[in-house]
Amino acid sequence: MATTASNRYSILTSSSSIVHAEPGGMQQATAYRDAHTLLQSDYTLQGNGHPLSHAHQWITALSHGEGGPWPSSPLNEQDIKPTVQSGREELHNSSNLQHQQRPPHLAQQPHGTHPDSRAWRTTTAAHSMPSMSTSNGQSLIYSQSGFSVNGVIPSSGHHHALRDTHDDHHSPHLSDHGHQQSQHQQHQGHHDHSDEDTPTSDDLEQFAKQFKQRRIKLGFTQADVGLALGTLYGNVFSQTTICRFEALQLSFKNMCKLKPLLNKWLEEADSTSGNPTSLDKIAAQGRKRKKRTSIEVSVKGALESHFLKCPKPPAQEISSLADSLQLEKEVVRVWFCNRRQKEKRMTPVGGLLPGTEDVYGDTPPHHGVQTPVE
DNA sequence: ATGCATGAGAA
DNA sequence: TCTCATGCATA
Repeated sequence: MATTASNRYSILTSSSSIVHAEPGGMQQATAYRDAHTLLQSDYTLQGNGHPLSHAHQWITALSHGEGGPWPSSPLNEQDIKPTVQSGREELHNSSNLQHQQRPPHLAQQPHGTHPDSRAWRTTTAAHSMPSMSTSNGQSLIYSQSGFSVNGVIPSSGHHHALRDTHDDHHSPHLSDHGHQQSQHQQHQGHHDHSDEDTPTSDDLEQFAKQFKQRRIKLGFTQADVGLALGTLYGNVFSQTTICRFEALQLSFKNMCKLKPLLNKWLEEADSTSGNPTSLDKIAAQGRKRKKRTSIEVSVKGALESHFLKCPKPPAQEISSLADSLQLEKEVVRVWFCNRRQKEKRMTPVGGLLPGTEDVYGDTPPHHGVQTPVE
């Protein structure tokens, strides 16, 4: 049974005073959920120690509805295409609220074209490709046609092999360019640049590996790094994120975003290796989050089966499924969301049944590149 | 290291 | 509602 699932989030943390209780360490306390907001601009590493008092999740939730204090996070960078560099980003900026100044290499894309994270192994070729502009004037040159694990991409001939085959994916305009350009473009032979242009999957892989090694050598934990990022650049990340970065369990896009930050940290840590880097600890304030529901293996199996048949079950199906499994609908819904997300990651999802991979039109990127890290 | 969860933004 | 980035809590 689910554990304390029914336990609704009890928000009892009415005391916001505890916040600044930390002795001189309040700067890092800032970026909690705020990191989200600043994330976009963070690439620029403005380094300003935005004095936002750690706005917590719940707090954020309360305010985001009516246009709170924060400028709705301009999540434009979501479309950092590893490929596109040609000018074509101005046609959509209308939707951007106030994107500051992001590095040119992080060219953004019209939201219509799902950036997608599966550009994994396929990035490089993109650069070489002439900006193919469609009649719209929007050149959608992204090469996410698939994570060519071995350099082979399944979606070259078809339209879009990336997203699901349901309904929300492919943009109509780009579905007819019938040819993706990035099929077998392993890498032009460069994979050592630090943070110049858009890294390739190989670059990221390399970097992640190297990063981890150095990190360990320097004696830092993943948590330390995440914290340090906050101290140094104002963007705190959790141990989880650092871990996932090292394990390449983030989307390509996400990896690209984090890489510069981590790279910077590496340099910092490296140069200052020897001095006591004040790594303050920001204690997690009492945020009441729903108790993690523990789904039994048998139930998981059932969910798994359904997922294979239908990775995106309609609400009604989720309801009935939840009912039959004796789970809250929300739990089931989230489970599917997370499951889908996992499939999009580069690393294999683990319990993948053989022969039942891309039933949903998604190609599981399981190529065993992942290093068995320690 | 990973499972379940939250929330902003896009469809 | 979904996706996507991210993280608390836990195995």
